[in-house]
Amino acid sequence: MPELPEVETVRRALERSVRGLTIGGVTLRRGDLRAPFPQGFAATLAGRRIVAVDRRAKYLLFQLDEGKTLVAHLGMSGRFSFHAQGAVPAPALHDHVIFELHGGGESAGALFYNDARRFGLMTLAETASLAEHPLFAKLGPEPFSPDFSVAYLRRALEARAAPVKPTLMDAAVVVGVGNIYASEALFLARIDPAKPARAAAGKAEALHGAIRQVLAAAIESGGSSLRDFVSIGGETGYFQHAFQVYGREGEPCAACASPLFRSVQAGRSTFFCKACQK
DNA sequence: ATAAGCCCCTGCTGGC
DNA sequence: TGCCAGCAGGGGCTTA
Repeated sequence: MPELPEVETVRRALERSVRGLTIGGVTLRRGDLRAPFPQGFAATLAGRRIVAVDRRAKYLLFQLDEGKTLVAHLGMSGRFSFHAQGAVPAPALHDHVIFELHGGGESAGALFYNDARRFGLMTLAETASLAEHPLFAKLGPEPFSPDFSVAYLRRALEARAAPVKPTLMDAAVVVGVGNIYASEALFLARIDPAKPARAAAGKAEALHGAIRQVLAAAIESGGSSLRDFVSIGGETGYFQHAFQVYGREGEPCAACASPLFRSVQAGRSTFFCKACQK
């Protein structure tokens, strides 16, 4: 159930657990997740060494030797868990992919991918042309990159008539801002989520800072709550992050104590303070 | 071109 | 206690 902070936390855990290991057998326990696994998926991966684990938007990128990248998206319910040799469990319900890994001595084991809802995705891509891949070609900047500047955000907001909240969630504008952090950032910037994006452009600087602040705080929080992700098999893959507005309908606003509201925008829940956010 | 709606799938919760 | 509607943090596709 990841937004960018959890994906980043998973990435860091994978770097520690599987970087440098070589993929042996790959077991597909079904033919598809959100989309079918590509032809030759397991055969292509067999024998490849994991050189690095990177991230673009909410996609995990397992950089492999020989120029290939394993692209993985967790969807809403996807989880990776690493199990050391000798402690590899029998496959359980919704364990869809199992990567056998071998490397230096004790580091061998198996990486499991579990995804109850199967909104996740795995595919293969050429590392050299990753940016042109259909999944990535139209993505906006990473929120912590220099490309995501105040001026850029202001221009993007000015160009849109849609409400500012779904605009923030549009990956063509900026990647990694999901439903929770869109609400959180708008609260922090004191912007009404229903306000047209172009009308919120005047608060671009505050919003830019708020987006970075909520994401950075969540990464820090996720990093600490997931420190033992690898050794305990991924069962703690949730944030214990204190949200200011998300999921707090009816509770008092942390700033003004008036009750928080819930609305629905583009089919998703929005939480906000009517008094603070204009 | 932008924007809204629909859909994929399973699990959990809350109300009756 | 059981049942069922509604909802869930993503995102791509279709429709207007």
